[in-house]
Amino acid sequence: MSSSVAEGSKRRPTLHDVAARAGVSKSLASLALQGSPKVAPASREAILAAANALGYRPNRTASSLVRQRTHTIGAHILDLHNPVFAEILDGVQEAVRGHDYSTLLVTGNADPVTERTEITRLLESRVEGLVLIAHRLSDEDLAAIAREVPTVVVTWRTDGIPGLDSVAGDDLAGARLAVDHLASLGHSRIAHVSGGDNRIARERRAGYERAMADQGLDPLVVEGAFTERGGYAGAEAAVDAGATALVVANDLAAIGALAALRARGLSVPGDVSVVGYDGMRLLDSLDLTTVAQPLADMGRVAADLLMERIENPEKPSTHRLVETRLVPRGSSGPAPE
Amino acid sequence: MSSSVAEGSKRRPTLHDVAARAGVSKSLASLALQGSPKVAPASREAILAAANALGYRPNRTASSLVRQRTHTIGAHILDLHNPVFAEILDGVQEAVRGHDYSTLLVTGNADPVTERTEITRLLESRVEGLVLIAHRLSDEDLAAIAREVPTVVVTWRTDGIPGLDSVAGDDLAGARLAVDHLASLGHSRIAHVSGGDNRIARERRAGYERAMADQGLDPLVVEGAFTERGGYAGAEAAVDAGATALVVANDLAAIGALAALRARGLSVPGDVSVVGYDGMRLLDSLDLTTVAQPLADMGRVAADLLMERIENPEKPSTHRLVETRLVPRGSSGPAPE
DNA sequence: CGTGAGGATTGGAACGTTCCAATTCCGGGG
DNA sequence: CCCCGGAATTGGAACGTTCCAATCCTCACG
Repeated sequence: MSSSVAEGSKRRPTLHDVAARAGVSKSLASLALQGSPKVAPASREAILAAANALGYRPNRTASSLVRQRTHTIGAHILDLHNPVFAEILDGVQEAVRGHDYSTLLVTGNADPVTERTEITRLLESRVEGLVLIAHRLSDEDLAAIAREVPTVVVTWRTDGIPGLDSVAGDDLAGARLAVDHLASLGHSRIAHVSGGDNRIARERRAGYERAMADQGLDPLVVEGAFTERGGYAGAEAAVDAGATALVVANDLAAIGALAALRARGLSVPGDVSVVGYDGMRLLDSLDLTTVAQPLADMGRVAADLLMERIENPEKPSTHRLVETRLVPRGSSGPAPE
Repeated sequence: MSSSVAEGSKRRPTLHDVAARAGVSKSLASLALQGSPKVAPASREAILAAANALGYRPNRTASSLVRQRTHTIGAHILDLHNPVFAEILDGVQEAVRGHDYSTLLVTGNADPVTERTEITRLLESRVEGLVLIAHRLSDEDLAAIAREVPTVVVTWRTDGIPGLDSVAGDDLAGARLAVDHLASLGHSRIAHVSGGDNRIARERRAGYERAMADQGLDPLVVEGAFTERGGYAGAEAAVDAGATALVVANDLAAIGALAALRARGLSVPGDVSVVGYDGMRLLDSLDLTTVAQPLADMGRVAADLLMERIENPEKPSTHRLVETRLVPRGSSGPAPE
C-alpha cells in the first residue's frame, strides 16, 4: 500500500523517489549512492535500502548530461563478417572495460554512406572517443571527425591528420615475410592474389612486389578481394598462370583460395602452397600458413591510445606499427618437382 | 571576431548558440532543426545556416532525457569469437537500423559475472530493449531483466518468463537431420561430439539420441565443447571408439574435428564423415556439411520482435522456432567398406 | 552557558534539449 | 481605424542527475 511503490510501478523510480522513501534529500541520496564518505552510516543504510526496495537504477543519460561525460566510446567496424575485425574489437572491448567505458558499436557494412550516418549518430551520442576498425572515409571526413573527438584508426597507418592516432601492422614487411618464406622453400612462381583497390591491399601488394624484386623473381599479381570469393577467383587465375605458390591478401581470401584449389583437384602444399594474411584464430585448425598480426593486441593498443588522448587531447599523434610474424603451417611446403 | 564563435571554439556549440547566431529563440531553432513545417522559410534557412557554420551537433543525451526515449537497444553477445554470433548480430543491426535505433554492444566473454555487470550498464544507459545473443543468466535474473525492459533471447527457446520473446533454431529436429543424413549414407557408428553442459548442447544431444534410437542405432556420445579444441578432442575420442561419422555440436567444433582427423591421417569423408551445426558462412569454402540455421534472419527476427514489444510491452510472449536445414557438402559421404 | 568547529544535510542551479502555453505579429474584414 | 484570426515566435518548465554554497546540528571547549 506504500503509495510511492504503488504509483512507481509504472514509472521508473528516480533519485527523488529513493530520497523520499529514505526520508532524506535527493542530494544526500546522490552522495550516498556514489559512495561518498561524508554521509552518516545510518543515512547511507536507509538510502541503500530504499534504493534496493524500489529497484532504483541510476539514469546515465541524466548523469552524462550534467557531468559532461558519457563514459562511452564509439567503435565502427567495417564488416562484421570478417572474424579478424571481431578479434580486434574483442581487444578494444577488454581494454575499454578496464577503463570503465562502454562501447557503442556500429557497422557501415562496407558502405560509405551508411558508414557516415552511423558515425554521425555516434557523435550525437557524445561518445568520448572513436575507434575505427577499418573504414571508408575520405581524409577530409576523417580530419573533421578527429577535430571533433579523439579518434584512432586501426588497421592502417594514417598520418598527416592532426590529433589522430593509428595502429597498424607493417604490411610491407609482412608481405615480404610471406614471399621470403615461399622462396626459401624453393618456389619461384609465386603469385599474389590481391585484395582489391584499397589502402591495405595496395600496401601488401607493394610489399610483395618489392620482395619479389629483391629475390630476383618475376612478380605475378592477380586481382582478388578481401573475401572468400575474391580468393577463390584469384587462385584460379593464378594457377592458370602457372603459379606454384600464392601469397593471398588476407586469410578469408586464402580460405577461398584453398577451396578453389580443392575444386581443381590440386593438392596443398603438394602442388600449390598457400600463405594467408592476418592470423585469425581459426587458421590454426585449418592448417593454413599465414602472416599473423596480434589482432586482440591491436585492439587493446588502440583503446589505450584512445584513453590517453581522451586524457590529453593535445598530445601529438602516435602511430603504432605492430609486429607481424610468419606462422608456418601445413599449407606451405617445398616447390613441386 | 564574432564572440559566439570565438568562445565556442572550445565548448561544443549548443542549440542556444545556434539560436543566438540566427537571431531567434532556442525554441524556434529546435523546431526548425526537427523539420517542423510551422517555421517560416526565412527563419529556417537562417537557423540551418547558423547550425552549419557552428558545426552544431544535437546532443542526444539531453534529448533522450526530456523525451524519455533513447532510441538505443542493447545487445549482449556471449562470445565475439564465434562467427555465428557475429552473423546474428549483423541481422540485428540491420533490422534495428531500419527502425532508426542504435545498438549498444557488450560481451560477457562467457563469464557470468562480467556478463551481469555489462548488462546492468546497458540498463543504466536506458536502452529501450535488449537482445541477448546467448547468455549465462539464471532464470531469475532473466525474469528480473525482462520485467525491466523488453528482452528477446536468441539462440534458444526461453519460455515461462513473462514478457520475454525468443528466437531459436529447432535443435531437436536439426540434430535429427544430421543423423538421418549420415544413416542414409550407410553409416551406423555415428558419434555425437557434444557441446558441453549448456542448454543448446543438451538439446542437440537429445535430438541426436532420439534420432539414433529411431534409426535403431546405438548412440555414442563423447564430451566436447562449442570450440575448436572441444571438437578436436571429441573427434579423437570418437574415432578411437570406432566411429565412422561425427555429428558435431557446432561448426567451430566441427572445424576442430576436421583438424584432428587430418592430424590422424584419416581422410574425410573417405574414412570419417563430419557434419557440423550452425551454418556459418565460412563453411561453404571449407566444404563442410552442416545443419544450417538462417543466422542473419534470426537476428532480424529478434530485432523485429523487440521492436514490436517496445511498441506494445504487454503483448504475450512469442517464441519463434526457425527452420534448420541440412546443407550437404563434401565432408559427408558413404560409409567406408 | 555561549561559541565555534566541523560534520551532516539541504536547496537550487545547471547540463541541453523538447514542447506547451502564451505572446507577438500581420493583414484583412468590419 | 479597430479588431480578429491565424501564423510565427517565444519564455519557461521539465527530464534526472551532480555539485556548490549555504544551513543545520551536535558537541567540546573555554
